[in-house]
This record gives sequence, C-alpha cells and structure tokens, in this order.
Amino acid sequence: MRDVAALAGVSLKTVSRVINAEPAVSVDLLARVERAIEQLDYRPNLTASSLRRSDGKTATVGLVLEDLANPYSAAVTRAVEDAARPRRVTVVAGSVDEDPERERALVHEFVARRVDGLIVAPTAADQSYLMADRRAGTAFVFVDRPPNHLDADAVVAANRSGAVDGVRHLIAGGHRRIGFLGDLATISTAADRFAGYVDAIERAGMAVDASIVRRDLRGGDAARAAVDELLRLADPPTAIFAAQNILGIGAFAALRGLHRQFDVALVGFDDFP
Amino acid sequence: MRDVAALAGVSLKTVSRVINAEPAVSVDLLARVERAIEQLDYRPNLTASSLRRSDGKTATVGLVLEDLANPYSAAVTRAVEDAARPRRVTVVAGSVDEDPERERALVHEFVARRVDGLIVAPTAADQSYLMADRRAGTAFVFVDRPPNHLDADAVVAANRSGAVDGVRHLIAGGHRRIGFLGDLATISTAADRFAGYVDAIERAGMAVDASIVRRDLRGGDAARAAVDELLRLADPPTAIFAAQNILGIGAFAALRGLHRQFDVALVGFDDFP
DNA sequence: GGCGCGTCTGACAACGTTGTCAGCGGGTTA
DNA sequence: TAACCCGCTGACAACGTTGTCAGACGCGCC
Repeated sequence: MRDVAALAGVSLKTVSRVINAEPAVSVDLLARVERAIEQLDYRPNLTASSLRRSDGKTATVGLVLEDLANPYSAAVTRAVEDAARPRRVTVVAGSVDEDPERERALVHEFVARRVDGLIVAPTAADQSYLMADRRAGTAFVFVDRPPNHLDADAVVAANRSGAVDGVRHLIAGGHRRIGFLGDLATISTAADRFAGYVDAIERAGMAVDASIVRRDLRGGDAARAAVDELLRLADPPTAIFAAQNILGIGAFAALRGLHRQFDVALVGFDDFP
Repeated sequence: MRDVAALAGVSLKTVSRVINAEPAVSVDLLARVERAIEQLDYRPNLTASSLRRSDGKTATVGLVLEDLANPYSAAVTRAVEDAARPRRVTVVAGSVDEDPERERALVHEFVARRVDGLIVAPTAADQSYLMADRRAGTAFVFVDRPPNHLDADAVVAANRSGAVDGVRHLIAGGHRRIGFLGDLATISTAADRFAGYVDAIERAGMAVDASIVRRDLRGGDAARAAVDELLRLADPPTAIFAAQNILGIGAFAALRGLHRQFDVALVGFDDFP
C-alpha cells in the first residue's frame, strides 16, 4: 500500500479510502490511485485490515465436522459456503474423526485465527469448554448433534421420528424380522435412531430381538460383515434398517455380494448419491 | 496479551516468549505466565502474529475446487487436510462451479488473506493472471487439470491412458458398439478421456460412430437422458463408457430404470462409493 | 472582509503481536 | 582486578492497515 501511495502521490489514508470505496475521494485522485494499484498489482492484506478494523471481524467462519470426505460433511460444507459467499465470508474447515481431543484442538486453532463464528458437529462428551471462547466473542452453532453441557443453538435431523418412519415402512411391507445396523451407541444421533427403531417395533406389538441388532458399527466394512452374519443366522431378518448412510452403503454392498438385494428389504437413514 | 503480562507482572515480550516456547525463560516466570494465561482464558491472536512475523507466513493453504460437495473435491479436501494437519496448517476452501469469474474471485480472496499457497483445479481458459500473485510470493499447485498459459506443477490423473484401458476392457468383453458419455469438451480432462476412447476404438480396427457419442453432458440427469436416448436407437450400443463419475452414476441409474443393468455393460472413469 | 460550512486530504496513533537490541547480574578467564 | 561471556529480561519499533482528528480550500452569506 505504501508503494501505491507513493506512485499515486497521495497519502496512505487516501489509498485505504479508495480500497474501501469510501465516498470522500475526488475523481481525480480516485483515478490516480486505481491506476497505481493496477500497475503495481497491489493486493490488499485482509489480515492486517481485520486486525485494525474497529469491529475486529475477520469475515471467516470455521467448520468443525466429522470428516470432510464423507457426503454429509461435504454437503454441509457446501451449503455453508453458499450462505457465506454472498456475505463475502470465507470458510475454513477441519475433520474431527470422532476424536474429542481433535475437536478441541480444531476449535482452538480456529479461535486463534479469530473466526467470527464456528459451526460444530460435536463429538466430545462435553462442550462446556467453549464457554470461555463464547464469552470472548466467538459465536457458536451446532449441527448434526446437540452440544452437551452448553446451551446453544443446534440444527439436527428428526432422528427418532425419522427412524420410526423408516421402520414402519418395512413393517407396512409385511416384515416382522427387521435387523438393525447402528453407529456408536455413544453418539446421540445413533442413540436416537435406535430409540426410534425400538419404538416402531414395540408399538407394532412386536419385541426387539437383540440377536438381529448390531450397534457400534464403524464404517462400511463393519456393516458389510454384520449383514453377512445376520443372513447366516438360523432365523435371519427379512429386512434391514441401516441407521446411517455409510452403514447403508455397506449393507447394500453386502446384499449385492450375496445376490440377496432383491429379496432382503433395506431402508437406510441419511442419503447418498 | 497485555492483561496476561500485567497479571503475571512481566513484559509483553516475555509472554510472547512463553507462547512461542522460546527457551530463554526462567522456570519461575514461565509458571507465572502460564498461570495468568490459564486464569484469563487468553487465546493468542494468530492473525496479529503472522502480520508481525518475519517470514510473513500464515500457515494457511487455500483450495479452489470444482464443488466441495462432489466426492472428488471432497476427497481432495480431506487429503490436503491430512497433509496440512501435522504441519499445523489450516485449510480454507471454495467451490468454482466451472465459472471462470468465480475462479479468479476465489483466488484473489485467498491471496488477500495471504494464504501461503493455493491448490487450484483450474476452470478458466487462462491462468496467466496468477503470474503477478506468484511473483508476490504465493505458491501455486494445480490439481485435476493442468493450468493454461502458466508453467506450474500439476497433479492430474492418467486421463488418456485410463480411458484407453477402460474401453479396451469393454472391447475385450466382445463389445463392438460402445457408447461414450463425456463432460464439456472444453475441459481438458474430458477432452483427454475422449481422445483415449477414440484411440482404443481405432486401434482395435473399428471406427468411431458419432451417433453413439454424447459429449458436453453436465450432471447426472443429462447422462441419464443420453443413455435413454442411446438405447432407443435402431442400432443401440451394447456397452457404455462414462468418462466421469457423475455421468457414470447417471448412466447406472438410467440402466436400472430400464432394467437393462444386466445386459448393457458399463465402465466409468473416476470412482464413487 | 469576515465568518461559517462542506468537501477533500493527510498526519498520527492504534490494532496484537514479534524482531532487535541493550542492559543487568553473576560467573569464568587472563 | 579487569575483561569477557552467558542467561535472562524488557523497551521499543515495526508489520499493513484503518479510526480519529485537524487542516486546507472553495463557496456563499451577512
């Protein structure tokens, strides 16, 4: 900026005014400054600018998600980007991989970069550690799962009622033995979906059979193995409710591998292409 | 930081030394400062720090990709994050959506934030506009497609030979009429893959039949419609080569919709779950 | 001619941090 | 005893920008 001011023969402040499109600049100087900027390929330094600015805003939001490569996190990232773009806000993102330590580290890294707000899919059992940061001015919103021990806004799916609907659909199709595949029981969404499964089964006057329930499955391969196992039981399920997208993909692959994709019903929570 | 220094009864510089783990601090002061940091919930300001630092590094890389929600971009984002994490580097990312204007805007936004380097999947027909930024110290690497009119490193797939392999596989399966589905012909990877298709067909002593070639397809729905059309031809293809993941997904859906998934062969470039 | 007002411009300090350098005290060497 | 070095500490300037304020100039009015 100094060079631009020198080349245009004006003060630093005038260059700053041009860059921020402040009105009080004569057309003459405006043109001179713009030419100098062009000539020198000057690029404003946003970090310096947000340091000095009175509101201290960095026009950045942080995204702390499960795994940027998984379709759900990717969709959230993209949706946040679309909301941020017209507001000229930039998105920084990181993956937690269900590691509470990593969640804290990411949050603190983003706070150190002074993001204006943070969108977090919580993994840790306790988010009260964010209290201090919130007091210091960082905004927090949670997504996918509600925070624990912290009162804050959260955007979550209708986990329980969604699972009820899915299982009812299978019951309506005449199924009486419906297997369940679920993620880690400690994850609140997984717990809610399982509760919905139990609900639907019991309200249909049936009992949950633990032998065809597989919880704490991590990843598609685990789901695949679980389905292989369920179908080898003496009294195998005729339908499967997969309570998460990756598990649904794994279950589908298993059924295809066994050429059973047309006679074993499959309903999956979440979506995938 | 000022408050921490005051509470610990030391100078700003000493606090700075503690934060940056510089060795020349007595254990006594170290403990006092750490206690003060703890007590005040002090969080260092990385933007101010990188402004002052001699190397001017921000420990940030920018990712300019096609669409953060698409599996390819998501996988790249995640891979970059995994490489960045151990180096304590943060990732900022944005979607271009094949819009050259957007590519420039994103790059300039990231440069204004003084990212240390940029990883770009180029869309614009000309990347020479980056010359000035590169001179100014930003590092550039390209991914998925090579840059145009700019000499820089790029990481790309074996587009041509990969397409040759895919089509040969179909030929080896006895297919003589192989349909082609391709993305915008202006995209270099799409052009290369089409060239590979032509190569394989011709080297097998056959001729490319333009009536079963569909290029410039955007998105799964377009691929679906194209397959519907191809299979209604008087002399329909017995196999389809889909030169991109989204197109492959669309083609697969179309075949299933027509219950032809077991008699029309399908090979797709790229991968998806 | 003097005054007030509005428009434009620049000098200066400040944002939160780190690089540089000088100073202090105490031990070691010639 | 003098000279020197080493470990530790803080004062100060600087990074690139913007907020504040004061000044210069032109214009219209009394």
